[in-house]
Amino acid sequence: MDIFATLQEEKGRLSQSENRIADILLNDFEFAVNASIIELAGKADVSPPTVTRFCRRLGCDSFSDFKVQLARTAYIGMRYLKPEPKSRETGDVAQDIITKAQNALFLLHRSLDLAAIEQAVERIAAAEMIYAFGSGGNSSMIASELQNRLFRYGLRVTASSDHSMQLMMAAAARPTDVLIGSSFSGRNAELVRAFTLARELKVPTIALTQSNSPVAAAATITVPVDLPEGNNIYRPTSTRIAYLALLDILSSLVAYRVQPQATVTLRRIKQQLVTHRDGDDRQLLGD
Amino acid sequence: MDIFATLQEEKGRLSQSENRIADILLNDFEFAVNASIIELAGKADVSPPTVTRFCRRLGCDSFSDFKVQLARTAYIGMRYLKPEPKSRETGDVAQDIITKAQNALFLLHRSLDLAAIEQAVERIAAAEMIYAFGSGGNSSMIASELQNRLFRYGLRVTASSDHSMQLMMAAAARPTDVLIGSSFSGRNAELVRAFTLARELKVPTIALTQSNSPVAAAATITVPVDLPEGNNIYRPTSTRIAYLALLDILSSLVAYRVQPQATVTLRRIKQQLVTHRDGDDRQLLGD
DNA sequence: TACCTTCGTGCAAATTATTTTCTTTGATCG
DNA sequence: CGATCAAAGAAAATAATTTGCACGAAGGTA
Repeated sequence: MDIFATLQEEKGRLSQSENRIADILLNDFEFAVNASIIELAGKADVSPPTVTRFCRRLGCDSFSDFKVQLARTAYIGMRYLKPEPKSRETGDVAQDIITKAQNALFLLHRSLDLAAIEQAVERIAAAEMIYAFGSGGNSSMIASELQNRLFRYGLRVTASSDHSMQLMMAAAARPTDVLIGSSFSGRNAELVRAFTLARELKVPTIALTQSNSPVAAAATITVPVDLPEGNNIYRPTSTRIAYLALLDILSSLVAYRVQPQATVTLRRIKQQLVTHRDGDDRQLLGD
Repeated sequence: MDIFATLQEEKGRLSQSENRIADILLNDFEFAVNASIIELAGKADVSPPTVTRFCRRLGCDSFSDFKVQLARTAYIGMRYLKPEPKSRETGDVAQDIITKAQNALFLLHRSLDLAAIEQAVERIAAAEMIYAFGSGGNSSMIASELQNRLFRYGLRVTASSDHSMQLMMAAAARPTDVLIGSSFSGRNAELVRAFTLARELKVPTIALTQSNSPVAAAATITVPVDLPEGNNIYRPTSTRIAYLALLDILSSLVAYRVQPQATVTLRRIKQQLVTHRDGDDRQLLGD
């Protein structure tokens, strides 16, 4: 549990003075991590004891404990407040991208809907056949990644980024199968159509998408991914990274669920690689 | 610049007492972030002033500044020292994956070879045709991602995960083209073959791979990615995420390099999407 | 060898920061 | 209109941190 999440929760119950402290944290955060309790109190126009009480309220043992927590969270969490990178120098661009990616992971983690994930995992692990759908570059990568992950555990899975195929596959699917669709925007009309068809046929569907979107509305289970998008059009979206991490989470959990089967299949795949390549078994499963 | 990097650099020049402090940071780091200067001094068997001097030496203003820096870096950087996750509970698995991913990004950032990246960007931006190669699930994703990114900037690019095709394409390539190959393991023999052929034909090659590997040796320019791999076979590798971030860095820099062209192409693609879909132009470029 | 310099170190004092305790203020409610 | 209570500050107490100074060891120089 991080400080900012707690702050969010407590927000309503804070007093005037405490709110002023909270504002400083949120707005002039760099100042806050470096300030002493006296400086912070001064800036917020409150007395030091009030700051101590504020820290305790947020679940910290002391002011210094609070500062440590703050510094930890903030390294990742607050960076997205920063404007665009300073320059187009290689180092700056690199730093910007890494920071944004870390931040996307941070936000994903904070907003994960564990219950939805569990439901999704349940379905996937139990499915007789898995169809992974996604189109348009980003989501099609997610779909094929799903295939790439799940087949290793001995599951039957196919991926498609072709709308017509998706519709036909949805029509061919059975209630014991599952259909997983990814849409970053949540407004992929063709995916909605496939999901709607699946619903008519009682085929369960799982959406990896923005909540409150048409795609989410059409799915049986929605695993929501709500992240702010950057606005630099040259910049590939860091959201992809969050989706990929979500995929990792889903597939790891599925793997645990189907473990005996997975172990056998993985071993067999590894064997293939080792015998057909240079015999070094430290090799990854799939280059 | 983070504390641990500085520590690494100064390591040799530290005195006995200072070394004892450094050891505690490295070994019992959780203690160190939470301890007061007195506790830390006590544990290291030195006097508090020595700790203050140690902090100054590492470039911090004061002990509290030092603690903030420490907390910041460590949140990400030290996590990989932790053993496997506590359980298979959804929340723990999620946290473990997110942490590992963040950590992979952190390590990538720290070890980035900016000069190599610049060379690679130069080549890619100037190439008449770009061939992206990678096989085996992970690297084939990287190859198609490269295509997915670069075509948007109006560059001519094709991706292949098929070894025979890769060889044929390498044979067809010209010295004004460039060939980019990804291999997580660095030991993809077929990729080495394609690179070797390219070298004979004077076609420049860029490897995204482990340094000191056969693939790296065969390439004109190597952008090294050296990350430790986890050993949980069920767990998809977080290295993929680092590769993806590296791709983002490369392609952003390429975009800046070919900017006028890129702007036109991106606009055209966006137009397509908007007119053919629901007219909402906040949509991403590619779902 | 004796002397000097430099560096690392700890001690104690001085300074500064933080927490605790006590008190005031002002709001709410019977 | 008092009683009660929460919020917040003042002052005091405590704790943490830094500074100044002195000592001693290591190494260099006459």
